[in-house]
Amino acid sequence: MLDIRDRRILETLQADATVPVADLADMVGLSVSACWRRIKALEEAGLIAARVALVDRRKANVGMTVFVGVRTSRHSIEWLEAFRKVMAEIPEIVEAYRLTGDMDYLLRIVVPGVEVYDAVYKQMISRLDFTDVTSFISMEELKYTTAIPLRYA
Amino acid sequence: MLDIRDRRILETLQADATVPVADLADMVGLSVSACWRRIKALEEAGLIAARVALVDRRKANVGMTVFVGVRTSRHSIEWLEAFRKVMAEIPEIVEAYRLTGDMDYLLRIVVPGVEVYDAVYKQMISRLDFTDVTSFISMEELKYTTAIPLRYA
DNA sequence: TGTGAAAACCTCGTAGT
DNA sequence: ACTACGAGGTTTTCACA
Repeated sequence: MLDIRDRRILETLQADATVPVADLADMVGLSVSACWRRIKALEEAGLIAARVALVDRRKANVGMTVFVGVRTSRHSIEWLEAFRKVMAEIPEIVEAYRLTGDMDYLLRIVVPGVEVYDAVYKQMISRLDFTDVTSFISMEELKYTTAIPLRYA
Repeated sequence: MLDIRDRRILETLQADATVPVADLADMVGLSVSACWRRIKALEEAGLIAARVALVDRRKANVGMTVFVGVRTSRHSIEWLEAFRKVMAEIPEIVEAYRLTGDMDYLLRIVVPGVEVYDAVYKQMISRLDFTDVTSFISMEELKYTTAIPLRYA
């Protein structure tokens, strides 16, 4: 169970990592150094994994999101490793999960439009065997956040 | 088309937003002030949407990811607005998309385990009408990145 | 924990190319 | 539009009480 002040620090930094330690200290009712040490500790502990800049998808011309469900009959470690490699090497693939149920993998892909999606698709099937590929195009992003709930931490 | 140096700045900041402007300037072969002005411009333009801290999911005790496919027969604006509200208010729901095809919506939910997922599920169906809800549990996260491809920007 | 001071960094003006 | 310099303010960082 995380300290309530640590939680509030994390909540704030999840929303905006540019807030100064002094402000954070005020918010949680701590001295600057105490607050700073807590942040350091949270970084050490790996709870804060990174501080990153989020780039606007549309402004970066990758406004289209496609979900791809994938199935394979090749259930070997080698295949998995090859798959992993392809995932890592294609930057348009931003998320990839191995699932339970009849869909083996689910990918989230961001592209400028269908033409590029097609190119990514072709690249994937040229490098890996799939028995089935189903794509779902996103019409609207209703929610996307990097902030995870902290009430269980 | 984005300048190659802007692209490299963004690429770097997408990976780590803590690198000092001076280092960034070295990397892209610019003076500190020129580099700083570019970053400012990228922020103004909204290309850099935010700088946030990423919290480790497992360490925050939300190691389980569930995808939920949802269908409804209620295709009214009111329903959409209600849906949107529920999405916004449940922090365990970190992503939500409206899709083409036979699945209407796809949600990504992070929870500590099945019990909490069940609670979230119940909360959802108590507040909204669905004709169908299918959940896929993630066994493994093969890739998750907030860094989007910049080659089209 | 808190105080405080040094170091690092950001921010931006100015001048020169 | 970029370089180079630099002042001034803010923020981080940490030694020590």
